[in-house]
Amino acid sequence: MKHSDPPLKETINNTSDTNFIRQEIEKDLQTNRYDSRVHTRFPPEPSGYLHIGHAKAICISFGIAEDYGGLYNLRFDDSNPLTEESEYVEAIKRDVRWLGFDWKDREYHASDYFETLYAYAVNLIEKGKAYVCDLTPDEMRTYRGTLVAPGTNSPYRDRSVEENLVLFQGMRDGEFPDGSRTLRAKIDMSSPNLNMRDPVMYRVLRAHHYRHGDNWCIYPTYDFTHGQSDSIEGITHSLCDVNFEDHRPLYDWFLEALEIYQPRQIEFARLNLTYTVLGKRKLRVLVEGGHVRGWDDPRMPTLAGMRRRGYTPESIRDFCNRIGVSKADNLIEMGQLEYSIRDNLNRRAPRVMAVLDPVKVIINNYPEGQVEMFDAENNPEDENAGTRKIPFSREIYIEREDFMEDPPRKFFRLAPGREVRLKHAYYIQCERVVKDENTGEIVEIHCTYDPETRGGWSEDGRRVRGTLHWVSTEHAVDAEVRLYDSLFTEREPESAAEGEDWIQFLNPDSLEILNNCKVEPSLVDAPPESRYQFLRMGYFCVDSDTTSEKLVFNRTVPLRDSWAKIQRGQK
RNA sequence: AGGGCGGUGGCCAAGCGGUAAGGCACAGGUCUUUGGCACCUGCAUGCGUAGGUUCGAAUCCUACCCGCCCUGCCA
Repeated sequence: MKHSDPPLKETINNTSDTNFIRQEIEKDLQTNRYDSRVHTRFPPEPSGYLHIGHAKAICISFGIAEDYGGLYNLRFDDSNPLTEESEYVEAIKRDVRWLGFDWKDREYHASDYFETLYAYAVNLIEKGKAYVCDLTPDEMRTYRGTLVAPGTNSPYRDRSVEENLVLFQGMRDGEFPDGSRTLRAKIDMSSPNLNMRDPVMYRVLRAHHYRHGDNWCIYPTYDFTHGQSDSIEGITHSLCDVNFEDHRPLYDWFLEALEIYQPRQIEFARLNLTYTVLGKRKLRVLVEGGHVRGWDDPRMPTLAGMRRRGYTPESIRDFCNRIGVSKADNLIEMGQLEYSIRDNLNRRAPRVMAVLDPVKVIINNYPEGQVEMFDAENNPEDENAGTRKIPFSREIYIEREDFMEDPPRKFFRLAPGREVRLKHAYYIQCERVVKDENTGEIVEIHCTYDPETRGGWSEDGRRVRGTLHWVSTEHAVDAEVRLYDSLFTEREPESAAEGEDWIQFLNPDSLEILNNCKVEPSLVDAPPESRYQFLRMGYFCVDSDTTSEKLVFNRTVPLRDSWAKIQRGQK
């Protein structure tokens, strides 16, 4: 029988083509419910920076629109002037663009619909479906009832249409103090769904809106803004997180009462990640409490932080595709994210040599003053990546952890009498070590090299188990390297036991700064955000703190380390 | 406790009455001038629990258990 090649394995590594939202959309497409259109939107409130959870939402909404040949809008949900700022609008646009999505000219602001929304409100008043209420916030809470007890009708519920019209106009005209009156939808105070117990549509609030200044002193609530904004923009599928499931009946009620075009809201589970917190309020606490350096601190799960850390937009989109979409609560392991960034960087990051914790190696039989230039491949995963020259000389630095005086089993690196390969250079053998008289710390390792192994090969078939990275001392460039560990020590910091504060689970060792690192000279002018693989050490990204005086790198993620695993097993 | 939504291997997630996809993680192994990458192998007689319907159930029915969300004039 003829030998045949193994069958090609179909590698489908995501489930984005089969999630329940897509199934619903396909049904709508088949029944022609929305005229065969698919039009989605991503509606952030400009009150903070986008995080990886938003990336999931963006990938779902925009990704679906792209895949079905539809359109997607970027809409700022800015109906609360108290929390919103232009700075955030710009940051959000930067991050969405960075992720690789282009909303073209479809940038909208819910606040631009304020006039229309006001007219909608008047329309509901005229239909007898909305009324001005004078209850105070406390009273309103009491009248609302509880989860198990029905509410009570407001004493202002039966005001006449005429009176409501006059009062609502008065609200807009600034005749009433903040918080003194609201416009409410007249629905059902005994509904088991609390959102339907005459929800507030408008509040009196004298606050400066970042976009409309002091033009308004009444502002519509989320519930009276969102569905109508979707309707106005011709959205077909309004995708949001499960938090809004209970709001869907209200979303539908307003659109039906208004008798305007009605999109469909579909909810999915929001993302949770181990060893971090997601959610704007909490991230804000970290920033304002000084627990991190800012929204773009490389430890933050914000897109700005991840960008600075060295994450690529491709890796984030890959991650979002891999985790799938469902309605079940989830807690995705960091390892999943790390897999996506390693996979992406493996293919695109140029390899360079950098010694983070240097110890000097002197090659005694190498001619003093001699310098050789070796060719080093830039990326074994990319044949088009080419090569670069790296200088070699009599004195080099190697990683301190790559030498052990008394090596355990399976240690393949340098040790007394042992021979190892210096990547791209020569085989060297350790002859002796010099220690500091006082501390006992190794300060020099003396070796000899084999001139017959130039480039790292030998003709005699001799095998060496270890290959070390190195940097020539006289050519080395100094650098600062920042290593990151998880922001929290708990897998699920937000599930802090009662009475405990999640902030106490912050990892005191989430940042480690290495000041004495030596990198190969090709990196002198590496620009911020450029990414590299430091051979055998991990993926690193030039930080924006870099100056012409000092290079600063962030470790994006370490390489997988099976030696560390062996060591753990030996203990 | 009223309502809503969920419960498939350590973490995600397909499955839509015909006999448990895939990914991450993990464990072995091959290869290797990165202890990286790649490649190979293994990893749920089981789908919250208990009954029932059926030739056949993760999929249908009944009851129960567990988890999350909802009592802002936030979104």
